[in-house]
Amino acid sequence: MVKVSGAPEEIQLSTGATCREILSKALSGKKIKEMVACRCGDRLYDLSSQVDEHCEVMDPVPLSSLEGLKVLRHSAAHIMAEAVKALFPSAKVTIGPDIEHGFYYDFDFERPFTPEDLEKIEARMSESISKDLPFERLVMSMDEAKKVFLKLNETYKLEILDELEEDQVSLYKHGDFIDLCRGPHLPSTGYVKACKLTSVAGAYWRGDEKRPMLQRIYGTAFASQKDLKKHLTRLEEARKRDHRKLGVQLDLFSFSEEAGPGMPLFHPKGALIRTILEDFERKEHLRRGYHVVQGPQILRQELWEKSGHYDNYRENMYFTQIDEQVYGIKPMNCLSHMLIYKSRLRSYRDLPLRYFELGRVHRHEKSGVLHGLLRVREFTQDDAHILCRPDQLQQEITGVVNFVRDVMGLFGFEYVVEVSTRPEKSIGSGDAWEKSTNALTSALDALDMPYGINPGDGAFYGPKIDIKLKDALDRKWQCATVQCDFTLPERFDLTYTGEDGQKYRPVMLHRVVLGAIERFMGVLIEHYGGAFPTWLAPVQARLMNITDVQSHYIHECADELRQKGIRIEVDDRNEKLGYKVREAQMEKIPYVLVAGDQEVANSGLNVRLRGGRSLGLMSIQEVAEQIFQDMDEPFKKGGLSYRYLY
RNA sequence: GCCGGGAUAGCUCAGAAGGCAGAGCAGCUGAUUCGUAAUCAGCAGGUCGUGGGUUCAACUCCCAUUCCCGGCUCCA
Repeated sequence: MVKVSGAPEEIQLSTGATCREILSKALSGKKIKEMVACRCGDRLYDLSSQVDEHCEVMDPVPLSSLEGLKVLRHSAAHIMAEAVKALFPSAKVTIGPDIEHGFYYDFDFERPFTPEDLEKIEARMSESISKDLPFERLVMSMDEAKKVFLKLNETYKLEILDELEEDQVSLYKHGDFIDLCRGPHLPSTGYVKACKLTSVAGAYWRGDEKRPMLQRIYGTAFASQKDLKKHLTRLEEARKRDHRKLGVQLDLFSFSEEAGPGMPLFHPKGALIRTILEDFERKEHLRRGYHVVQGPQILRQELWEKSGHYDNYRENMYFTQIDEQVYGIKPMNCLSHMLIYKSRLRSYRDLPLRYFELGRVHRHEKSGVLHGLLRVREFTQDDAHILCRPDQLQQEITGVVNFVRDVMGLFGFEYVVEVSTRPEKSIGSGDAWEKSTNALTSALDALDMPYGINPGDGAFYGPKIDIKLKDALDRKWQCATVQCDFTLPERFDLTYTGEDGQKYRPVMLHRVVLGAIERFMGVLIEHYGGAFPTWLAPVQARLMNITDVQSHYIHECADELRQKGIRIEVDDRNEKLGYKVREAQMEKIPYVLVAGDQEVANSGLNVRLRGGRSLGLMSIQEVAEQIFQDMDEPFKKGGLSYRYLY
């Protein structure tokens, strides 16, 4: 007997019955047409598959569900591969999964695919779709499958088969195209109502730099043209939030070919935003028991050799030589912090020591990875190293995670938390790894923060928690991170004297909260679409007159507000009010303050909020209070408190 | 670093069989003194990313190179 979710009665399961047959007993014909697959337990089946006799509950997967959409996209990848093979028979197929917003398929082909090729492929796909070809699942032995792909000369598929351990594998066929695949697939190609190929890109086979570079064709597919259109519109909207675009529009920062790639130049408004962020951070760190420290920008090469950076990180470092002495420009801040620790004897009573530095680092990132402010070669980390006793580790991690959570809440970020565990190439005892990994996960558990595990993705010196934020186009960027380190305290022979007078080794945590100020600003710009909250907005209010008559008055008002610490600009140009308001709106300034004859007569200002809402006439004092209240608002929720005033 | 695609005025973008380089916005000047998303007119603005080559002639064709964009790999 099998229960179909959403159907009233259990259904007799006869041997060999297909999912479709079961569904047809439980659902109406119209309903069945909406279904593209079936879930039994944690496995997905094609509608044409035979139901596993152990299956108790069967969940039909509708096309409208996320899972259904994934099935559709994966099928679209097959349709694309079919089209490519039809048009370019010498291309070899590799893999083609569905991804977050579509799908891709990697091919090995002797020449690059051009945009014109994509058009042809798309047209050939439409043909296949309009024929509504059924997807057939073929189950065969490993040997049979190998014969099939040997005959087709699909060497990559043979390589995949060699690595599989199953006795039987499944192949999927639609039209003349056959592919090794776990499935499931749509009943037929006609379910793909909207499909678009978006780009071609190089991708290493198996993601390995040393293996051949394949050509990846990206595409997206939907069950209706409407959905596709919606997706494309959303994409267009997201592109408008791109921090690189907003950076120019709002005059926040720029890059110069002359200065060098990945070297950001912060213009007055961008620099002011980061000044506020940094000021907030310094104060918040002091409040949480950190010490602000500062180390040199360049340190002797020998020190980098001692720390292991020279062996493990040299390729990413800049060096400079003066008087026969080679110096490494710091890519990380930990060395100085260790030297500060070592500058005197430490007692168990001194710990934990939390050294905080807004440390500017240089890393020679590969040229192809630079990306606006999100990946640069010079950046400032809100870095800290916590040196503590092993018994304090758990508590310190909790403190950091709590800190991160408070700060992310302040900005209203949604984030992904990942715990990375011991990699193959690593140092330290199994016991130490286990203890510190547990310390990381239990801190997250205690704070009720859900997280995923990245097995084997930890640093070679210890496990870590990564907190990732998404940009406008849903790409994930690592910002906050907490990393355990057993190695550096040892390499630098850091010790503290215990209660018993013996020497002990402290444990070290590397951690950042915002990560890199540059990257964080990039993500922040996209998060707010350039409309910064009042506490961060470089210009909080713009004052404007209606005619020259009020010019003197608005300058007086501006002085008064500026004295109170509000960041204000005056627009007294001889332009129509609508023109000036429009500009202020486009610059995303939170407040527009207008003075005409009426306001002068009442010694007040007319207040307009970003977005158009009007608060009417207010006195200067009321305006200031309104702005302060607005500045304080985001901090109230998290129990924090901060104001940047000048 | 690798694969592919780009680079035309400060910005957004047209255009060009190899034959004097175009618009809107921004800028400047003048007029207009205006009530919550664009007042009008005029002016100026370019070695067509950079360096070589082919040619009577190159922004256009060829080679090299820099930077940018989308991915891969790597990472805050």
